[in-house]
Amino acid sequence: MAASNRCMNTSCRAAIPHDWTKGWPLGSAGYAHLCLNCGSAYENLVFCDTYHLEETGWRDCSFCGKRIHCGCIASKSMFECLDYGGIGCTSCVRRSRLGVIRRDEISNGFDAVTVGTVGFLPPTSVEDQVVRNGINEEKLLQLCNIMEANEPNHFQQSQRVDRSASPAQNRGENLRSPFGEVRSSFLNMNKLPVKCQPSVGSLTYSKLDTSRPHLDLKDMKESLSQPSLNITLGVPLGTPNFVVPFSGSAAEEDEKSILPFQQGQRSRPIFPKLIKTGTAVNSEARKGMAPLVRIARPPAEGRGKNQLLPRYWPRITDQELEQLSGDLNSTIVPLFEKVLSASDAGRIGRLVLPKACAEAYFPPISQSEGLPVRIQDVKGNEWTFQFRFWPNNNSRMYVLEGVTPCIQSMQLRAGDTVTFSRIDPGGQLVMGFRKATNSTDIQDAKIPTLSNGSHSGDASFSGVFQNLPLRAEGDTSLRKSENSGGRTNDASGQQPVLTIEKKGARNIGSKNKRLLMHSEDALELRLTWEEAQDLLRPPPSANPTIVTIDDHEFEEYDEPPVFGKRTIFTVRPTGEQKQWAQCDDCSKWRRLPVDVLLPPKWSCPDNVWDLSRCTCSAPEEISTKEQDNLLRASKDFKKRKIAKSQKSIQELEPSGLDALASAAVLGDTMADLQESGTTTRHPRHRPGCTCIVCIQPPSGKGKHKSTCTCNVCLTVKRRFKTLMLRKKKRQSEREVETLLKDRNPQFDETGMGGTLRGTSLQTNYLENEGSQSRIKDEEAANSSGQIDLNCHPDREDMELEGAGLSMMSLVEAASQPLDSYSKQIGISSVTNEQQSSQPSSVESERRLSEEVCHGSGHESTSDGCREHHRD
DNA sequence: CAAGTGCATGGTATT
DNA sequence: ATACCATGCACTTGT
Repeated sequence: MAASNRCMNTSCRAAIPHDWTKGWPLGSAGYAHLCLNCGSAYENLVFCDTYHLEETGWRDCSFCGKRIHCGCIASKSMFECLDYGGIGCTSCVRRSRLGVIRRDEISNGFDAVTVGTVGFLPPTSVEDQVVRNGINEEKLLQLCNIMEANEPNHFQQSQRVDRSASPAQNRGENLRSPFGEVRSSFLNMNKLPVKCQPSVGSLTYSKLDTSRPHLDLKDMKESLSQPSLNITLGVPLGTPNFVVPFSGSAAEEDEKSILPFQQGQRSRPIFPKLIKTGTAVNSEARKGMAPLVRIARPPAEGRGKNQLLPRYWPRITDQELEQLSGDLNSTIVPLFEKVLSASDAGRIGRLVLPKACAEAYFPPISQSEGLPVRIQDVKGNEWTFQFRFWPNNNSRMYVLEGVTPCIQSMQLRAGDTVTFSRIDPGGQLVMGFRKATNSTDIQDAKIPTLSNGSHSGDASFSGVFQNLPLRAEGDTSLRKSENSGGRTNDASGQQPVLTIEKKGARNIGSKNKRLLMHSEDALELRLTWEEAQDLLRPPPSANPTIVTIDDHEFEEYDEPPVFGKRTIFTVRPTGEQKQWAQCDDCSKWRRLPVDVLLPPKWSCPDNVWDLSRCTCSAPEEISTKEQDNLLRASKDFKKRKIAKSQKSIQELEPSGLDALASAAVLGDTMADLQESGTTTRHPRHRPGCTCIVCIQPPSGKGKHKSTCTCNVCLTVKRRFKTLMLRKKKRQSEREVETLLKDRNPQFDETGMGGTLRGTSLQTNYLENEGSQSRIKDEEAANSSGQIDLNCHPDREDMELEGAGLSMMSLVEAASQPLDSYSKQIGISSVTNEQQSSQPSSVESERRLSEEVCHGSGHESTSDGCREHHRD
């Protein structure tokens, strides 16, 4: 197993050499994911996150003194479980438990080697201490009593008991063991400590059952290699415990004739959290408490070869439980859940099922066509989906087809979660759902993830940014919203209360890292970014330094730009432009000169352009209706802008929406798409911009000297060097080519030569293709006296650093014919009449490209050229 | 032309 | 390195 994970405890970060799927062979402890360094148990952390326990922190392990950090220490769910007083880290606790196992099993004739597969940690004296502890013996007996009362002989019976038990009985059981429902959930596994009940955390040990047949080595290994037994995950004090016997799947019902222990052998020792719907009765007792979210390891049954990934572990609230089953005597077995992807929730009507889940909980299918499966929803509707698979990479990809009506009926969208449960007895599959909440984790929150579902439009950019949580919200809210999500969309048909927050941050799921963004969202986002660009203003205390480079003046500011107040521009039919701004205080619209840039805060008294309206008491110039028109006009303007941009994008980069979105998120400006023209005004850069203007130190007034080493000058020099060296390189290549041609006239006409040449030229072209446009741009910019400052100085060929050419000499050289320059810098071999007569390097580029195109018969090259020339 | 279907591909998580 | 799975895309079928 690779140590691929690190402890999430920031103070620890130790490698956790475990398998996240299978975890440690910690059947007893149930903490599949332990950091042996700090004792953090991640299954519990998940649980704690869900319960949002208020206290987290550090304690010292009573056994080893190691510092323990766990989010659920407040609940003492992990460590105050042995009544020893104090806290024990999971490592020690686990060791102590394993010690019991070892002892028990050895005493029962189990092969010590078998036990050794579990006891990966050597027993310590602590173990003996634990084993000798009378409390354990007592609890052992207690457990045994409970077990025997409910499942006198074997597991199968326990199942029946559980299923047939009246709610009252169940409650009684729960009451009898309020802090530690102990149930032998698996044949022979009752030899293991089966539960660490979080509320009080009493560790209880089962009594040895010598009357039962022993498992063979293989079975035992398999059993013990499973990470989780029936651990009740975080049931707070006073809440009913889950009853967790084994529950066979519908398919396995047929196997009841099999001896119980055989079934046990076949079973996998992760057990379903059979949840008596009777627990709903007890929900009264929780009035006033936040609803429970139960995270249960799903039943590992059926044909599933793989353990479910934690992200598919079902979380279920009591309300959902109540929803799922109206029959108090039935038992809900949460199987798994899945966050809907865009394609799941889309119109295709295919819901991709996690492979492990499909194989574990759905009927076996051998044909790709699969089988129809009937699944009930929370409203009681029964849906029939086609459960099938596609071959995929020597594997299978399972899908439920025809889910669209169901998804629509539940008003589900990408990011929402569907849960699959089973009602026992009967094995009826039930499909529940949970609407996405705004309590995305911080990772999600960092990215304005928009759903691209049908509702994408409602996730407006502003919504996203205004409402994105800047930090992860408390899990209390998570719990509440999750619950409310479940409730507001329940069978009552209540419309979900869509808060802005809800729109703003959809939980797309941890697996889905792709930026789901509808094209319009992307445009909206980009345009909004551009708008933001438009709002950038010089810093308030701006006193720009004017820097002149190549006859162009640049304003330099010491401070980064700030966002100015948003204004609206209107254009009258006469062509007259107006700018309107809204007063921060009275919200009245005031007309401003078109070229005015407002500071972030602006109110009527700042209206120096219209003294008759420089107070908030002054009436507005326009009526309410006109205001509406104003806003509408602004919207129209924006729409046109979007349309225009869309067109531009289609022309420029047909499939670049993702890049566009990314660029928008990252803040890349697309100067060529910007509505406003290019400008040399420096403040049109975002804060933190690392462009050459923004990073340069404030320099003196006036022109830069030729010896100036400021970033601007250095970059200009560097670019010039790059340009010249590229020319040199190209010319050398042409020279070689000419030489070859001269030596072998049929070179470009016959097989090998032609191929070679074609390849060479193609390579040459391709090599230069990317740079050509850039060079062209640069050259064009140079020729028109403009310098592109929006690039990072490091982007250019750094190997040219230190070439020792002065800027002035480069500028001079640039104005010379190329061959003169070449001679000057020592390129003596470049003697091409075309080159010498080239009026400009742009022309040189073009000719070179043409030559390449015509010289090579390669299709793609020609195409490339055509495209290039079209550009 | 739209919708449906089946497979392929590539990103990401897990081993 | 591998498996999973979200989604793209080509092809087929339906309207």
